[in-house]
Amino acid sequence: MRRRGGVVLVRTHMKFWSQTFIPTLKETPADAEIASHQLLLRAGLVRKLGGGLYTYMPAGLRVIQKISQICREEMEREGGIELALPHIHPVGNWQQGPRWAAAREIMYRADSAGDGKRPPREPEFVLGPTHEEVITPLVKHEITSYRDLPKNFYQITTKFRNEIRPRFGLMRAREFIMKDAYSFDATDQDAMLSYHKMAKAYTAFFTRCGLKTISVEADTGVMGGNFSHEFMVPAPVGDDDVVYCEKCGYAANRQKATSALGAEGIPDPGQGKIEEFATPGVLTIAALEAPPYGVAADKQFKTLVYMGDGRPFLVVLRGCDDLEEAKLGALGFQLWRAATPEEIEPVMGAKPGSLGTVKGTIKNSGALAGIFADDTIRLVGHGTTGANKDGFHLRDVTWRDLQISQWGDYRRVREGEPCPQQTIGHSCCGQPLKIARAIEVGHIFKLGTKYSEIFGAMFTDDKKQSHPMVMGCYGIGISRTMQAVVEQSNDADGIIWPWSVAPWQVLVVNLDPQDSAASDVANKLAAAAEAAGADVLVDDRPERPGVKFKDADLIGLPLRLTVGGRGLKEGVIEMKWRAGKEVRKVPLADAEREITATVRTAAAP
RNA sequence: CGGGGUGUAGCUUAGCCUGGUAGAGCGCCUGGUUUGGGACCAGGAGGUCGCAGGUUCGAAUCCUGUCGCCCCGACCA
Repeated sequence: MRRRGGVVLVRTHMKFWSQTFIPTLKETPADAEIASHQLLLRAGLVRKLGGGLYTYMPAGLRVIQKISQICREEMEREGGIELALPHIHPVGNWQQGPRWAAAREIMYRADSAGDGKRPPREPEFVLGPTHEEVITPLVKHEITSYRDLPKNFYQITTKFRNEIRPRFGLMRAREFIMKDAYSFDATDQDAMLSYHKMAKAYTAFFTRCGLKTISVEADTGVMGGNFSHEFMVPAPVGDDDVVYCEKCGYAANRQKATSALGAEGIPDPGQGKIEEFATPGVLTIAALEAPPYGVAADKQFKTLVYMGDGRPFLVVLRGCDDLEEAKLGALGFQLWRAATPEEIEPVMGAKPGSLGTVKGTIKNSGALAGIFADDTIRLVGHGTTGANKDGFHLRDVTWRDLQISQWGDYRRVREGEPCPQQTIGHSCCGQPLKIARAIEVGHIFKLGTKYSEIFGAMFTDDKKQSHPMVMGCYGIGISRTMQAVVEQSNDADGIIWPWSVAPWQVLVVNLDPQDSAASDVANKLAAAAEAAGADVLVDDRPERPGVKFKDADLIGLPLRLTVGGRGLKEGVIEMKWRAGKEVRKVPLADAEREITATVRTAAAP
């Protein structure tokens, strides 16, 4: 019994409010700050156990199940094959994989809690934060021939991540529900096809959930891989920044975004005269901007010291720019972090505040793993930088005077910079870029052969040659999607569920549940709505009308039917959309037919 | 992990500065009156003031430590 628009979980039976459990709250819980988090709690959809740990209450679980089912349908449509991988992983799988060092910190150990006497050892088991390290060995054993490719396996399961900072309810949780999929292809071309199929499935999925998303170029992060796109829901409470161009459609995650700033046509400044001058107590860009020095931030070379896999390296930016740390991922280090003053001084010869990379001034440049200069420092021309001598700077320095091992893009893009998009006939689009906050609800990666090579997931082609499979991986935050829908669809009174993911689609408010005539009408209308294909909740609680209407608005079911003594005297019931204002009186005689037609129309895609 | 906040009844909170019997609203229980947008009256139950030390005749209040939670940042679906 498939239905269009919505999905079928199990054969539906109308639910009576008094016989399920929807604990609504009149007041806003103190530890929820954003609208969606407050509404999830107030509407009785979730309850908190601890930071980033939530119970899905009966109504919330129904939403999760509906979103999951829509996801399942769209995955199957694009060839996905559902399975379920273990949550507990032998740590060896991760140690063998490419990102144990970087990922272990966010992973929960899952071995015995111990006898309390011995100190903790290395874990034997970990809880799965994602599953590349498990699916790839599985496929290695099970698939060996090109005849069995391509394959795309997916699952919808709980993931465990020791988030540095859980926040906003389900938005970033320690335990959350995710759909993850892994594609295996014989060729790069086929892998691109798999990638595009997933992009298509994602677009269809989010559209069906009633979410407006945009897809943006993204950083591949700890995942590695060739390239990736994120699916973002624009929202002020999101914790990602999307950089986009209104003219050409360029859109990228801030970690990945670039601009055309300093891209071309900058004259060679030649070498500077380089004069040392005293700057006692000047430790910041701002202090050097101030009188008596008056050096504008964009005329300063800023030198940052980082540690990459235990060795120091330098990044050179304009004084006015910020480093985009994620871009350091391109440098090839497994782990990197800002260096401490104690680590800096022996290498540079000075404390932070007087650092620079002018040739010959670095005390121990042999210790450095590299000096990485951002392309835009060419814009400085003749500028100022630290002398690697506490309390001294150098002026009239150009990039030609600096020691540099590699150029690249390391800076954070700012709003208003020119769009970098390449278009035919023009070197770049050039329109001012905009930046907006967004919630990341999905992410697709083309992984390449990184995992298949490490785990030996090989196949034999039709010429008896052995090759690593080309992989892709694809995630959707199911529980996060639920909250994103609420965040995007609510008003002062409560949630406004889209038809497709509403826990129930029709709410029959029986204002006089003690009255058998009213109850008969209410139950008949509910049965009609259900027969037409809706999930129906009947509010049969012995509450005052005000309470029932307030709760109805709060839990936000799309269509409300009201049955009460006042209407019945006139011979009418009332029909109202949660999203609208109009209350329509429907004569009793027409009610069942009207409801059937209305539900069928709403359920159509 | 760095910065900022906060912890008093199931929920929202007052009291803390200036130490002296812990208060309110919502919710809950009993009875009554109400009955189309979070009713009203009367009565009632419910708190070792996050925890542990300390100062003091006396600590929710002052001090120290610790834990939880919330927000900003780096990271993620």
